[in-house]
Amino acid sequence: MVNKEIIEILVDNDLKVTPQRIAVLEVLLGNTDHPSAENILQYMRINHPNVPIGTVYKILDAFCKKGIVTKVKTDDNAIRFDPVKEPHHHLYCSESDRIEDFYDDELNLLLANYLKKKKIPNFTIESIKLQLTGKFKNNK
Amino acid sequence: MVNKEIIEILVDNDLKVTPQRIAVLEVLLGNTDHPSAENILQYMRINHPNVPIGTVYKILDAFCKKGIVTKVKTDDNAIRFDPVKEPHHHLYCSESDRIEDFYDDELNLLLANYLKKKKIPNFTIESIKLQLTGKFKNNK
DNA sequence: ATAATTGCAAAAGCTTTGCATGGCC
DNA sequence: GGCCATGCAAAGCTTTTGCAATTAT
Repeated sequence: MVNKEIIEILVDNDLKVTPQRIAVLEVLLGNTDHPSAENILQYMRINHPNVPIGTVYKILDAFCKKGIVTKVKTDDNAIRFDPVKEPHHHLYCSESDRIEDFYDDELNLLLANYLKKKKIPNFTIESIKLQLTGKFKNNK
Repeated sequence: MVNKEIIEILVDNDLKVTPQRIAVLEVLLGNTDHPSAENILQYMRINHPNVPIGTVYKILDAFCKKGIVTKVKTDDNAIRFDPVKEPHHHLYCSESDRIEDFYDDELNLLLANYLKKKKIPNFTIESIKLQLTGKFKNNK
């Protein structure tokens, strides 16, 4: 039984509903670990073996263009993906490639107000994201 | 005439002083555009043709380990480098790969105070950096 | 029907690695 | 002289691309 919500997202974005796209979206919406394309493929294999990695990249590219997912900025060579949700920030582990979401509405407000008041010359802000690097205590 | 300061940085970090390392450091300290390894090579070619890209990568790796430079987080597949300086943030162009530094001590203080007061569960912060994405008005 | 998506495979980046040579201390 | 860095070339990984076959609308 396929999630109605997932199909709705695809339809709303003028994307044809294919099993491969549903599978990729399921993985993205069901995980908060900011998977790489390869990670997504591994998650998918349970129900969808035989999907080529090239297809996953094409699907992710289509999702990015529609704004369904965004690329997470990292300093290593594998691109990581994040389904777009409410505004949030990222906690980066300094010892591994772990990335967690961090929600804080008070902080969002604080930053938005500060940056509205104190404009940056020659730059129009579209997105404000905090990159907090450090150590997690629970090594999940 | 070689910059004394550059040699000092190498010596202070227990790195042998070689022409290649001097050249890479010169590029990094002389540019604020967060170059990729390939960019660095291009800048170097003026005075140092024939340095292989592999050597540049090895040098950058050594500099990272010593903390002389840091990798800049991006969402494309080329790693970019930044010589470590005072705490600062990054302005990312949403239409190109341009990245500029953004200094704001008042903002640093605001963030540090807020995050000191409002601790994040299971996470110890080592670095606070803003990723501001948007549009530059001057297309340098 | 037809336009878009998938599958496959090749190619194109970017980065890393191994080993012999050469250079710094 | 000993050890480390460089140069060169190959290999590794991630991502992109082209095209024919397939599928959704």
